[in-house]
Amino acid sequence: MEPPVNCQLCKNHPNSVFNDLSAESLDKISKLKSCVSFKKGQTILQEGARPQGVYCIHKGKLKLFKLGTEGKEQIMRFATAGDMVGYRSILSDEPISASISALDDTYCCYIPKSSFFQVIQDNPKFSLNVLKLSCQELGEAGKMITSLAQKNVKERLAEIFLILRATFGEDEDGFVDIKLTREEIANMVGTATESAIRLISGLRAEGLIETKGRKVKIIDRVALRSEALVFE
Amino acid sequence: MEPPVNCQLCKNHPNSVFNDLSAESLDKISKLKSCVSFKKGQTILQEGARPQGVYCIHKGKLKLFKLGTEGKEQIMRFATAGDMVGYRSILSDEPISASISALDDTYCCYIPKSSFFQVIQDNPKFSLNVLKLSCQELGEAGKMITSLAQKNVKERLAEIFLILRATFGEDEDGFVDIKLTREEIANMVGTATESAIRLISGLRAEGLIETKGRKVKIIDRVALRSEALVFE
DNA sequence: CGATTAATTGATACTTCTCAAATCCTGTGG
DNA sequence: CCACAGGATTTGAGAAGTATCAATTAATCG
Repeated sequence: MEPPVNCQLCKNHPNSVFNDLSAESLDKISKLKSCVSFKKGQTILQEGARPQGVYCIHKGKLKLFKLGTEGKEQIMRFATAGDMVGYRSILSDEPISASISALDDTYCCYIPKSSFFQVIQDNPKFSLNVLKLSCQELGEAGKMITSLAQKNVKERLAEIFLILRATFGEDEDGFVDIKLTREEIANMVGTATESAIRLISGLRAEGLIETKGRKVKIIDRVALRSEALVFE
Repeated sequence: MEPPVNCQLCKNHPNSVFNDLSAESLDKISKLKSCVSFKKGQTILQEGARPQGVYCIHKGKLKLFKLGTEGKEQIMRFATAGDMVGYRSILSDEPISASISALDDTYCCYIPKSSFFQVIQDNPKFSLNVLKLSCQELGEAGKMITSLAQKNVKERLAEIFLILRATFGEDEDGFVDIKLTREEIANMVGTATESAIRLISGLRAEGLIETKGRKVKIIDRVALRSEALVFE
């Protein structure tokens, strides 16, 4: 499923940060962008690199992670169809703060830096949208910081399952529509793989979730929210 | 030390995000802004509120924190002269994600939301600066997440002292120019107050830092960086 | 269908938290 | 300026939470 040549025809368009662009600007982007595809597991960018453009995901899923002590991954967030990655580095003029790799076979549109800046300058509304996006992500990061600092591993694990469901939705069988290894789950939660496994078993035993290989189904959302100390 | 009536005369101007504004826009802001002062310890905004403008600090220090489980504070960051707070909420159109209180007697300029948006729209360069600022903060937040997830308490504590020195500088005696209670330090590091105290004693015993009441002096910066696992 | 990687479980060690008690310090009122 | 009350800091002991290492079983991919 290659992305269309023109961004106006893109099915992700309504959900993306590009949705307020004028037809004219979209045409401009369409002409300047290129398409790139990544195989499952492939690295798109390495932490510390200087990306020369932003990627807009057309199909597939990416994970963004930092390498911490002893090469352990800390997964910062995921990105899926319609999401844009790489913009933080470009706009702050800093090296990229997280590595990006593909969880699935993924197609992206690649918009070179110069075109991206041009569109920002020509479209105050788009500029404001990007600003809004980065501020929202800043809010999410803040929540993550508080969780890591104050919740225990089981609470964070429960929280992550809720976040995953909100991010990726459910498949036809009611499972959260993402496959992650236990290690990746641990790397989101910020714990050891074995600890994550034990606590997943715990949540399963309590009937809050069900698992089938690398798929997770949320059985008792209310109890899971309570376990995660989510009150909103 | 009240802020000047006109922003062009503000001593913080060169370091602030406003530094690229045209004289004309600065005049406009100067006319629309108002001055507010806060006593030490006073709360400026509460988490969940909807600020109606942004604050630019003229003098003093603020702390931004979220309340986690059982009312425990998680300090997200500090802000000092020249820094702007409240913009994240306004730009993302979300409730404010952290409470803000004054660590010192503080003077701020208050720029109403509408004026702030107007200046953003009139000044692409300023808009880009704000964008850059939020992306930089996003990078900082990412580092904090990795630290919390992967470093132990002693490593994070060492890191915090380095961050404090970089943020607040040193006074005439070489102490980091900020007074924080042990509890506040613990609330930055994400640990119990008693744990922070024990580890501070440890760093002191190892000769990496010196303390005098609520002031801290960094004695062996290199060793402290190594303790904090900071490599850059 | 192997070979390799992932998941699970157990045992143990280490880190961190909590509670309690003692001492110290700071800001305030006289 | 000094004494004092109340909060802050410090230390100890024990409990709880997590990590680590090792061994086994299960799942996945070519």
